Amino acid sequence: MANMKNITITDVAKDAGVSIKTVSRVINQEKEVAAITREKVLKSIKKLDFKPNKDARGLRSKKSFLIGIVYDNPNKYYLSDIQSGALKACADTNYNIVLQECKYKSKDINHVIGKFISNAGLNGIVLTPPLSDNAKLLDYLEKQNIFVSLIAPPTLSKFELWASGNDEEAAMVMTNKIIALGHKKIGFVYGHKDHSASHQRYYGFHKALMEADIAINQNWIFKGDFSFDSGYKAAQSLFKLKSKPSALFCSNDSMAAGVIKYAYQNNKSIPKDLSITGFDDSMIAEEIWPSLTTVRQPVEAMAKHAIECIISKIDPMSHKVPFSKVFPAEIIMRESLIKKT
Amino acid sequence: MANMKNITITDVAKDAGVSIKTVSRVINQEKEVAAITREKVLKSIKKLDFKPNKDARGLRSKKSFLIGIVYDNPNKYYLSDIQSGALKACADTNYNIVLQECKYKSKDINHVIGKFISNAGLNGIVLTPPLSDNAKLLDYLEKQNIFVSLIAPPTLSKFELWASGNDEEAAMVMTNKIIALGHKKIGFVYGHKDHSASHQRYYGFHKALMEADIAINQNWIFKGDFSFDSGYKAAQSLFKLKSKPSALFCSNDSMAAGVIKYAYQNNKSIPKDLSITGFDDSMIAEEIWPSLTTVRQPVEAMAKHAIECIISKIDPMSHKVPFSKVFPAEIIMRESLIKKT
DNA sequence: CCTAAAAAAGATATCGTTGTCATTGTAGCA
DNA sequence: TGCTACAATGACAACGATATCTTTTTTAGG
Repeated sequence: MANMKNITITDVAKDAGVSIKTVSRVINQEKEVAAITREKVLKSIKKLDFKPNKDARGLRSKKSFLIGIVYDNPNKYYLSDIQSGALKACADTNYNIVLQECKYKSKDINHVIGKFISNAGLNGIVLTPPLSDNAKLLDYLEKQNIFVSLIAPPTLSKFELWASGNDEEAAMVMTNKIIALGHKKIGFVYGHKDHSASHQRYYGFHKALMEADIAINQNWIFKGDFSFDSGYKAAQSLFKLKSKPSALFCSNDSMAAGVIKYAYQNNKSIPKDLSITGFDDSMIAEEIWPSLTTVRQPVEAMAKHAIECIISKIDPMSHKVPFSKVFPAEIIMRESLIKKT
Repeated sequence: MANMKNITITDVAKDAGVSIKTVSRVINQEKEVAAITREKVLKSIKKLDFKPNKDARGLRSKKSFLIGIVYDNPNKYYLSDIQSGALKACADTNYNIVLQECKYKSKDINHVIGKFISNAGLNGIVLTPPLSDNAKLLDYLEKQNIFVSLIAPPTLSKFELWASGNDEEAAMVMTNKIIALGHKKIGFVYGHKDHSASHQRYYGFHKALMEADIAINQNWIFKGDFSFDSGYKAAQSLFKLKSKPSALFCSNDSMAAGVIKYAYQNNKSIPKDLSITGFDDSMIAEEIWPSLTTVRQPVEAMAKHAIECIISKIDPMSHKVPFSKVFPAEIIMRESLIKKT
């Protein structure tokens, strides 16, 4: 690590023979600068390799150009997609992404997030599910001096910035596909009960069955929590039943993988003995055998939007973006769902 | 978003009836403050809900408390583990993690990273592979005013802060396990040739075979690039051969999954027809069937260390940590590797 | 009880920008 | 030419902390 004198706006001003304010105007792209002056200044900036001091800027202008993302114990693929979208939104801007992990059940969650905000000096914050659904936290943030954007917000939210999928709709469409393939005995593996998406997925499933006049068999509704293990356990229960479903809607891909593993270990054949669908289109959906028929939410695009609408709020000059947006899901047909034999 | 007046150190000083410098001393835990004064100040801080302004602090003290992590298109599990370790290192400190993605092949990589550093005002930066192996970038960073810590550094590195696994050693141990199970015909799927870890894994494999007096069959060495697809393609070639290996060392788990998928699709039985080993112990290793025998590197611990040694450099008062550290790998035995039949 | 040294607390300069307001320069027009 | 706008530029304060240096208070030792 080299140690060198910092080049400041004053050095640039001297070199270019203008006042510091003019240099400031150039780096902030204010328009009231003569073209020729701008050139001179830009040349000096380049020559001296001047980089504005972020802290001085932030101190005076109150803009930190930092946006936080808070998450709790997410699916790793999900998190990765979120980040990827967030970083895309920041590319070619001066904004940067700061991370924080936070257990959504923790008692002092407000304190943790409050400290995060002030410690990092955030101007905006994005909450991912299930944190975006935590009423206590949302109440707290509303009173803070920060822009909040929610990914998958609760149905009735006071916040204006958010990006949402449509889990119920997607689950319904998926279920209809299953029905269309001739299945009448259809099971369901529930997601974590604290995530509102879990319930929405179930509503969609339920609604599709109702509309098709298929009764729901409570023995085929299995508890789960989005984990691989909970899928494995669901399969354990399922294969013990005398009367089994011919298709199983799993509320995410990890649980579907768990079901498949149990099936193999017990000499069942997937999808011949049991068709399976997942949800999320995570990486494993394609890598596992049979590959999973699943629902893809444009998570990356959602995260990108969540960030973009914050930037657009902070910086009124920037490209305008609608405050909230619903992102339609897509069904990905693969090998794990076949016609009822 | 509420808009409220900011509480400053001056407000606290007034409330507590002391000078601003004394307040500063308290928040910085300097020791020359009488216990009774400290109490008074802390009370006022709490009462007013004062939070020090990060930018003002940074401007004066040159400390931003921000550490960047740069990565290129990593395995998503890997990235997630890295982050998780980094965040653990930051918990209970004032440091925060800022993210940046960056193609390691990009021409203007130095410029991109330089902008990242100054834009975010970083005090430290962690490079993950393969960026930690990019000579041009390393040369550039050496001249910058920032602490650099490398995860999986090149063998001869001028940097003093790093955390490294031992790929060669691990690959050797893994190969010995394969040999110990009676396999003599052992294939290898190479990783991306631009990653030094790929070569180290091969050296380890090679060395183990040499020591066991087993000749290497070049037909059984397959090109790969760490992607699922490249594993799939390797399997395509492998199963076309007249003389096939009985075990296959894959340089990572994704490629192993690709091999398995191809095998299933073509009615081969894994591990009966072909034993397989992976590398990384990513999430899929456990979720796939058969689950993968693989090598686990303590990635999270490595990332934690990489951050900790930066903090320890920036802040000489903090808990001391060795500058560099090698983290031993662990072989995880699962179902995909069995005795030669 | 006095003094020297050390501990505690304070006054003020300073970090590098941007905001505010004042000043200068220039073009257009009667 | 002289005047008005308005564009271009500049001088200087301000942001909210920490650093440096000074002053005051406390402690210890004789």
